[in-house]
Amino acid sequence: MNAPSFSISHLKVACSNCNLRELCLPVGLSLADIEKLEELVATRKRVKRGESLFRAGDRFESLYAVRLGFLKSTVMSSDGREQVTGFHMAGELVGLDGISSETHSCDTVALEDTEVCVIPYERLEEVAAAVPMLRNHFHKVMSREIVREHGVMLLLGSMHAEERLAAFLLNLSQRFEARGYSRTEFVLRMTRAEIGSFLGLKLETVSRVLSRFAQDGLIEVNQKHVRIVNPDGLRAIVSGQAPACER
Amino acid sequence: MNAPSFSISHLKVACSNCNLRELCLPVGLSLADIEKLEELVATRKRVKRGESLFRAGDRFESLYAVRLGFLKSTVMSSDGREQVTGFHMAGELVGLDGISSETHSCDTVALEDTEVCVIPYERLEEVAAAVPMLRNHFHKVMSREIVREHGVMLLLGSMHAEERLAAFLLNLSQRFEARGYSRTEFVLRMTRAEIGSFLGLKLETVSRVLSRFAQDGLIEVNQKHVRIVNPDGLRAIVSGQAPACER
DNA sequence: CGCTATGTTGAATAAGATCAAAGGCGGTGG
DNA sequence: CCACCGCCTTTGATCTTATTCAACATAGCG
Repeated sequence: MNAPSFSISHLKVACSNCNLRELCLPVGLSLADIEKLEELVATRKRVKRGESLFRAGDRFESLYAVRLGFLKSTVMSSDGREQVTGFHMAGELVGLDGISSETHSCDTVALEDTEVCVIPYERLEEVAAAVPMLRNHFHKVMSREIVREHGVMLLLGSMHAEERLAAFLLNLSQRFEARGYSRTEFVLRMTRAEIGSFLGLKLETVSRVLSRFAQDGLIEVNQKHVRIVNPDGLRAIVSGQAPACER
Repeated sequence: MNAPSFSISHLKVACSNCNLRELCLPVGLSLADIEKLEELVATRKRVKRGESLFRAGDRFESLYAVRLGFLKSTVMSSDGREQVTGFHMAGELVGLDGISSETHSCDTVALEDTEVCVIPYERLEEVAAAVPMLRNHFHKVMSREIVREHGVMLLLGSMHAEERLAAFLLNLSQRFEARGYSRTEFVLRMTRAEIGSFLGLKLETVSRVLSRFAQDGLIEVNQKHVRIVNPDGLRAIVSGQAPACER
């Protein structure tokens, strides 16, 4: 449905022609600098649905830029509890967790057939040293990830189930829109359990809240297909202006 | 109590003499490289208890390395809910959130009188480009922050109140130990409400759980003073081996 | 076409929140 | 130096929300 029309016209990696260059690492780079980046990003990798791009404990060697597809990252506690820490879509950079200890600390798994550009980290460090804009942008990407996680902490630490779900749907909506897809209609690539894990809720709660949203005319849900009918209503819920007791 | 004996013998910043150099940015640098870092870190700044180092919306100009003291960072949602995103102690780098948008996205406030080294970011970028070890270490610091936040997400998303508190106490213990203080006895610089905000709990719950831990002989609490009596007991709680129903 | 995954819904339960009251500590100013 | 005030903390009683347990529905896959 929302998958972009698949047409890689050349096998060689070419950031300069990539339709994600405005979202991905090349942002703000000159053509000359993009060429240096292209030398770096030599290979692509396909990950089938259900397979993992890397696992916790794997040696860290590369970052990955999502070209196509959808992934989740999860961390596992010593006693086996799993927490989804994020969902990743085209143009996003994954693997940043591995830099700190040279070992990945989370699992990253494709939720649909996915293709990533492989960015060998050692070479990225070298190129970043020589290309100020790239260095700067790379730092911004890492910082943005920190800020994003602050937002998730706010959500997990101080929001109710309905607020979390509403925020989640609006966030997806906005990210789809930024990629040229519909912001009102999209397919959830993840299961209710995965949404629940990410939001700190049980899958039954996710299902119930989605049903309630649908009943209140905020969204339409049909399995994984979601249509946002009343985005302002969702926004009102996120900002606490419509607590459950008022409806 | 646990404050280090205060003796700054020279006013000039000198990473090479700083007792935090094994925790802070200079980690792994040669003496020559540390000197380059010292040129960069020209000034210090004092922040009195209750004052803020920076606020959300402030223009981002510098990172700060905590030399002495204790701070918290908080994010605020549009409707005024506040979430503590972290507590910072000596040797830790704060302000990383500002890089992404050149504007700080959280407030960082001193919980006791604090002194930080000011690291002008533009100059850090230049020096990092020229000093591979520093660049590498800086990237690791950012990545470590991302990994830390994954841990907090796991805690907020999938742990019970007792598990959260136990994990929190053990984390503080370990950080104090790394700084040469006692790992079994320390002073909480933050209020119960701040602990609660960080852990996604209400202050009453924090208080109750601490009382229960004390009753079970895991810790001794006297206001802000905490003594860890049975760290293995706390670890057992964190790893879910001692759910409330079993005690 | 049947099976397993995933999703929905209901009823009972439990964990933590909320409301309320009282005690203690520290800082300030007389 | 002491008394007072405000903030922080503790503890109890009650209530709400989300979880748990369970049954059933549906869909996609082999």
